[in-house]
Amino acid sequence: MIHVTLPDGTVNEYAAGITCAEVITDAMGKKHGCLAAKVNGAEYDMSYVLDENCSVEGIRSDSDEGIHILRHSAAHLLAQAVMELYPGALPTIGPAIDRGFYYDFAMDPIAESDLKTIEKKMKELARRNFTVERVELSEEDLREHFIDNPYKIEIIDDKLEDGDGSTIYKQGEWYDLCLGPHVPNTSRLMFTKLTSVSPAYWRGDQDREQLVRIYGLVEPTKDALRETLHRMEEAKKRDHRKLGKDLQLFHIDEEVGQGLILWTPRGAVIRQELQDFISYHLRRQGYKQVFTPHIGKLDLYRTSGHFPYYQESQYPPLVERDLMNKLADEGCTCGELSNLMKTGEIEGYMLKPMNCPHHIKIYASQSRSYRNLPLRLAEFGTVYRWEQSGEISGMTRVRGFTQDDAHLFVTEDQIAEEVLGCIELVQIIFDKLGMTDYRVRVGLRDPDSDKYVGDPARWDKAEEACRAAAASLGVPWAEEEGEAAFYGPKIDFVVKDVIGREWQLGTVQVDYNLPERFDLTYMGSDGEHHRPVMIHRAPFGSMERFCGVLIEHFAGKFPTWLTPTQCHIITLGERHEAYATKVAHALREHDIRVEVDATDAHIKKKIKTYRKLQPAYMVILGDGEMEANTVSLRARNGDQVADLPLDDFIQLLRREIDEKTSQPSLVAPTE
RNA sequence: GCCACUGUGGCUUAGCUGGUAGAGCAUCUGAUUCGUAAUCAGAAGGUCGGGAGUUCGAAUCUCCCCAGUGGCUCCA
Repeated sequence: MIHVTLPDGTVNEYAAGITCAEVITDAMGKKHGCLAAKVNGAEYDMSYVLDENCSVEGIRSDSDEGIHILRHSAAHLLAQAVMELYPGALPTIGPAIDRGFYYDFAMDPIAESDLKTIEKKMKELARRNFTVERVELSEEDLREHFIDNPYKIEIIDDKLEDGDGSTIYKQGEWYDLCLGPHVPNTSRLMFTKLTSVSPAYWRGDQDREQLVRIYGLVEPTKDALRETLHRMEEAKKRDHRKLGKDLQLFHIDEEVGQGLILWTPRGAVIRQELQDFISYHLRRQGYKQVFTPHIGKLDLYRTSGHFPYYQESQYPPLVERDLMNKLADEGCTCGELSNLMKTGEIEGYMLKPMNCPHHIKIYASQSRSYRNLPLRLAEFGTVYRWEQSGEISGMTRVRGFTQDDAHLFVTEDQIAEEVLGCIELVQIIFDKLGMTDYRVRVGLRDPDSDKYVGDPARWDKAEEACRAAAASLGVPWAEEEGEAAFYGPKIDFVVKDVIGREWQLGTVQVDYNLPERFDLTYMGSDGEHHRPVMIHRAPFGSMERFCGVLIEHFAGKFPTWLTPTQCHIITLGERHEAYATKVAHALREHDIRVEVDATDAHIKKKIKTYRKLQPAYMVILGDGEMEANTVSLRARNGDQVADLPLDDFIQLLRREIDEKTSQPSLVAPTE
């Protein structure tokens, strides 16, 4: 007999050899809703046999662990289906991921339209309710089982110690190399949906085979699946690329170029408001505003180390006219020019890929003393990077963007305090915008790598400063080794977009490298020259990416202070035009952004038209308002307030804007 | 950069196996003056992402290029 401890603390006695499934059914009844079990805290299949005293806890399909197992099992089912439909395909790996699962196959590319067939096959296999069986095999047997699949053999070679066996999971005739655990049978996998297909490289290595990756979703119930799909649909509606068009915030033009944002008037308002907002806080924190040009000589980037290295991620240099002429006279080919660029043997200018070198030159333009430090130079600096064409997306990944950049030149003793100041700034901004759903990543050096420059003792100190700063934020943060820049540790603020992709926004980086390369110094109190440390920081990351994320965050419904049109005035008839003009004028006098439609179109039509642009308020003017010098308001959700005296309205609205209230709130919700 | 898919007037979109494009919204004109999510009528607007080819004839087939979407790689 063995003693099994259940989650509620009770201890039951069973005959040795009992399975997890039997224990859980005994404890929770037949409808236990569990897919697998935890035995002494470790995950096992339901069929796992208990021989000793232990604790057992069921893993329900609606728990995090349960969903993970469900997804992983669905990946197996997918592989089984693909193998039946495409006998020549080779399965490689298929893990559960955040939003579902995928499986990579070595096979000829398939089209999205083929997913339906595969999905149907999966349903059929699920319905046939195969038992999912765990089989332990010796290394020899394993190799025999996967003799036709070099990918599995490679995994065996890499992951298993010589002589060690492992397990396979079988369902019907099909089996896969896997540690498990899995669902007990395939009928648990009825509610799946294949979402997309795309290539992936074997082991994420660009130089290796390209595989076909199929993504899918799985949920424990039909309702849960429907809900998930619905949520995804809703999320799509908030996509900044769609809303950017609907709300007329920005435009990307083929003829201008890929990844180059044209900020239209309405989008420019948002950007400008954000810029003003951050500038205000910068001044309070003692930053000095600077402006620098968009290009710099190649020599500048030779010193910084960006040229000729990293050329492939920059726009090509602007070559000097003399050189061009000379090369043309000599009959130089483009290939030869390209070679010269590679070796760096040309003169010319480069579109700046970052602002630091320019700011460094401002630092170096005077002799500095410790009394001047920290020197904080801020600029909304536009930079250009040659991102790979396939990476470019909306406003979140572009080729030209404006960083809310600043560089702090500090003494070593000032690092901790200044890093803290930087992330406080990030937090002020995020708080004001109600962006609470972000994570903080402290990038530390990889102790096993030698790519990092600088003295290890200084690194320790800087890393500690970053850690302490992150800890003081009061939000979740995680250290990640190997995530540091080669020149210093950093703190990143990462948010997710509507489709779950993560984007790095704000960043604070400590840099020992550039001060060295540019031979920056300051005079210390000891009369000696010392090397300053630089802190790079950009609380938004870039205006483009930040606005993109912000559009999705607010689903286009911006707070009054940010929204492009704060009031859209609508008249009931032509005779109200003069009053509309008067109201618009009064509002503009108070620096409130107003649009007016005084045409004779029906009010229903006007409302329908302008609500798409999500003004904070629609201001409706008719006979009553005109006579009493009042306004009637319509909120975004359709709620209304009638006959608000114009002066009161202006005062209230002005206050709402000045206080940067999170959402328009002058219209009380109606019952 | 890689693979699949997509690309029709400002927006959304019809156009089956090839015979030189239909519609709705928006725009403009006229009528209507009507209190909160589509008033009526008319007009104008596209050669079908760009180029080349096949064909008597291509938005529809082929090739190349450009751009977008999804994902991979990348993001110093």
